[in-house]
Amino acid sequence: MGIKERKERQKTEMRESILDASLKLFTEEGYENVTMRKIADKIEYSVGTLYLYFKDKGEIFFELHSRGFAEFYNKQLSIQHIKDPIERLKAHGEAYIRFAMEFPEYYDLMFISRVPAKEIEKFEHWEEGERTYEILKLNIRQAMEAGYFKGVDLEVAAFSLWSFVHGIASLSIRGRLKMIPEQYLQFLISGALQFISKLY
Amino acid sequence: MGIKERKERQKTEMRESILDASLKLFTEEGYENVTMRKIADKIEYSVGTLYLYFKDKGEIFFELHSRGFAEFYNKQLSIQHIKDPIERLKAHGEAYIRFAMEFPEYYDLMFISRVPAKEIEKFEHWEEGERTYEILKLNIRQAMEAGYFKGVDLEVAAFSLWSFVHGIASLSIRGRLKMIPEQYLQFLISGALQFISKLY
DNA sequence: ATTATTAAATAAACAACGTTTAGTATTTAA
DNA sequence: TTAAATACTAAACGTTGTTTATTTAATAAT
Repeated sequence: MGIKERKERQKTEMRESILDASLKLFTEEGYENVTMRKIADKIEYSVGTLYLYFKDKGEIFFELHSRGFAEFYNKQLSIQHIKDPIERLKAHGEAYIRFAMEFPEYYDLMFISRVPAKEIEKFEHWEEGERTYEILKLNIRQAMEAGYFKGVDLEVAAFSLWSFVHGIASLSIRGRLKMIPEQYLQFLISGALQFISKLY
Repeated sequence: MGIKERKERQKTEMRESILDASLKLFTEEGYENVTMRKIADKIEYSVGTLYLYFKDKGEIFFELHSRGFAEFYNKQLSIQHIKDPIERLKAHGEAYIRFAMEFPEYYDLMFISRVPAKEIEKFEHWEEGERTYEILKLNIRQAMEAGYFKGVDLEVAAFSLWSFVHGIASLSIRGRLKMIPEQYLQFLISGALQFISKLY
C-alpha cells in the first residue's frame, strides 16, 4: 500500500516546486511583479493548480517567510561561537545586513511591509522575531559584563543597534539609496558598522 | 478678461482637491490599497477626470511626496539657528524623529513606501532629498571643525546618523514596535538619541 | 475487465485594478 | 445663434488574483 505514501510525496514535491519557482521569481522581480500566471508558467501547470496547493498568493509568501526566518535565525546563531563579545557583536551586525541584502524580499515582509489588519495578531506573539532579539540582547549583555557599554541601559542599547541596522537595510531595500553607486554603498555600510562600533 | 485666471484657479483647486483626498486615503489605507476609483469617489468625479489632472497614479504619489519634503525641509531649517554644532546636531535628530511621528503619512511616502517602478528614475536626481541631506552634512562638518568626530569620514557619519534615525522612525511607523508600551517607547527613543550622541 | 469513485488539472469566467477611448455636456468666442 | 474649445463621463481594454464548472487521469469496487 505505497500509493498513499507516493501521493503524499508527490504533493510535497509539487509544493516544493511551486515554492522554488516563486522564490526565484520573487527575488528576481519582486513580490508584486510576480503574477500567479508567471509562477504557473514556470512550473508548466495551469494557474488553478496553484490554488490546490496554496490558499492564495499570500500563503506562498508566508511559507517562504517562515523559511526566511529560519534562515535568519541560523545566520545569527552561526556567529555565536565567536568568543570575544565585541567581535561577536560586530559579526552580528554584519550578519544582519547580509541577510537583508541576500533576501530582500524576506526582509521586507519581516520588517518593512505593512501588516494587513487581519494578520496583525501574528506579530503580537511574534516568537520568531523575539527569539532573534534575545540573541542581540544576550550579546550586548555579555559585552557589558566584559566592561563595555558603560552606563548604558541594555534595552536602550539593543533598541539603538537594531534601529541602526534596520535603518540601513530598509533604506537600501526600499530604493532610497539608489543614487549611490553600488561599490560606494558597500564602503558606506562597512564604514557605518565600524563607526557605530565606537559606541561599544 | 479674468476668465483665464479663473480657469487656472479652478484647475489648481481641482488638483488640490485630488491631492487632499489622495493623501487622506493613502494615510488611512496605504498607497497600494487606494484605487483611482476610490479617489474619484471621494471627490465625487469620474475616474477619467483624475487623468486630466495627473498623468497616472504615480504622479499623484510623487506630488504628495514633494510636498512632504518641503515641510520636512522647513523643519530642518528651523533648528539651524542653534550656535553650538553639537546641540544643533542633537536638535537635528530630534527634529527628524518628531517630523516622522507628527506626519507619519508623509514620512511613509518619502522614505518607506515602495516607489512605483515608473518613478524610480526620479530618485536618481533627487534634489529635494539631497538638499536636506546637505543640511545634515553641513552640521556634521561644523561639528568636525569644532573638534568632534575625530578620524571619521564625513559621508560615513552622515549615512550612519541618517540610517539610525530612519531605523527608529520606520520601525515605529510600520508597527514593528507595537509590543512596546507607548511611554516606554518614548524613553527608548530619547535614550537612543542620547546613546548615539556619544559618537560625536 | 468493466464500471464507479475519487483525485488532479485545466479552461474559462469573475471581480477589481490602472488606464484609454470615444463621446457627451458645458462653457467660451465669434 | 452658432462654432470651437474645454471639462467631464461612461464604457471599454488589458491584467491582476481568485473561483467555477468541467475534463482528464488514477484508483477502487464490482
